[in-house]
Amino acid sequence: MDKEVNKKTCSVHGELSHDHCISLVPIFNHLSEEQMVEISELTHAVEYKKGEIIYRAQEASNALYILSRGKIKIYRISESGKDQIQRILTPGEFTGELALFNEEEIHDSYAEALEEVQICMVKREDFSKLLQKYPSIALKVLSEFSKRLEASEKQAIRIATEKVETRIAMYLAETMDRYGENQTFTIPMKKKDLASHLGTTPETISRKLLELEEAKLISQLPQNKIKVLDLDGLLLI
Amino acid sequence: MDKEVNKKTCSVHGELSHDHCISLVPIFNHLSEEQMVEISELTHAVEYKKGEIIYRAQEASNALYILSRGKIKIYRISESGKDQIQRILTPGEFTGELALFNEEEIHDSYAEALEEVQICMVKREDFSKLLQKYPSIALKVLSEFSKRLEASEKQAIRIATEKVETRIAMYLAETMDRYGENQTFTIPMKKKDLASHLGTTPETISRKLLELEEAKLISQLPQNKIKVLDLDGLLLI
DNA sequence: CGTACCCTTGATGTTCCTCAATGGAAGTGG
DNA sequence: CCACTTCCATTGAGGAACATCAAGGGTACG
Repeated sequence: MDKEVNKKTCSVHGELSHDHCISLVPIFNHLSEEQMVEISELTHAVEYKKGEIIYRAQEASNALYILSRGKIKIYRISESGKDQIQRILTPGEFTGELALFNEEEIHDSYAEALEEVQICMVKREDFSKLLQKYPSIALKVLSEFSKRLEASEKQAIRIATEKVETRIAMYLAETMDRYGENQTFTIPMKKKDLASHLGTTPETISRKLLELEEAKLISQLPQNKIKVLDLDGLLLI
Repeated sequence: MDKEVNKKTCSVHGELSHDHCISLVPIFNHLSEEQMVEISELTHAVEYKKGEIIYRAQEASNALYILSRGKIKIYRISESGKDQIQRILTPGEFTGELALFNEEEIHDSYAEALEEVQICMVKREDFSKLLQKYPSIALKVLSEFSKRLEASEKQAIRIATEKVETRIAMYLAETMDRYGENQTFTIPMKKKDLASHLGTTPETISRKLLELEEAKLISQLPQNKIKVLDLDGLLLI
């Protein structure tokens, strides 16, 4: 299997395979070819197996993580011990940047590999130097933060003001927008995690999806797939 | 009254009074004296009366707003028309920066003066130039965003996972930490707005505060003041 | 002094969580 | 490749937490 091959390329420092990482992410891919090569040389690749924790809340942060293969879930644990899934990272997205700028320099969420995962890491000091050397990177990061803040505040107000059914409907509509084809898409996480993301329980998700199905708004297909039958109806709930 | 005086200084462009603004905010006040003066010259002051809207969601954004006097509430309105108070700005804090970096360049929340308010504005183009000229400002803004993101995600997970009573208790504990003296502090907004901030209703706030009082954890004083009697007990709820 | 808004308290209803049990899917080890 | 285990999804019954509706009283502000 190619798993072996990857393990090999990943244990050595950045050659061609890392160009790939760098050119994937918006914060770097606006730079010139040579600049990207320069950055590539600062990265090193790491792999994690399914279920492994990439970083934990309260741990010192020392790198930017760029996902090049697999899926990662980012979640928090509340004061009372319950967790909330914040987002699912897909290749080309990055994480860990928050802790790079916060004063205590520690993570405040958890990152866990949902499957076999390959990551390019940029060390804190290297990233700092890049920011100094190429101010345009800082502007890209600002833009990324701005999007994240927007998403987070939107999420907060939804959980605070909408009913569970509405939240689910909105989530489905948005996910279809982002990943869907033919009105059909795969929910990128377990129902359990979706429940946690939407601030509810798996039981409620089950029941509400059934209701939406009975109302002919969606239909549930095998393997976590959803087909949206009536998008307008979905958004009217 | 000095209201008159302020009105006058505010209608002209930045002299001494604006140094004040600039030196208040963390994103600028690390700069040298001359640099701050330079920035001061780019600002102009505006006043709003109580209840006036400073900006609205969907409006084009064209400035950074630094609050120099008064209080501002930032809130959103959800898809279903309910609103949520996101934060209350006090002098030295700023807002509007989010829209400066988002692609559509429009606001996604509302800002409303809670009392007579004085604001220093920096125009979008001027602020962009500053970011180019002084990269350290970008780093400060990144750090600020990072804090905001942290706060917003914390808020989201709380509303998603904690009971109303717990949210209130946590809010009280934190607010005392930030503003309290002698275990006593003033809630900086109406109960109605607090309810909206915490994702509940004024009725529930009323009842829960009463419960906390009956449990001898706090005592409610006139004029929106709270005295915390048992901080540990409060955090155990 | 009057008006308007806000807060409070009560009664009622609904949403959704919790607990428990079963069925199913996916991963593990022989 | 099959049996076994474990985790996940579903369904049901019950109840708690909280929203909603309605009315009275307080408070701020013109």
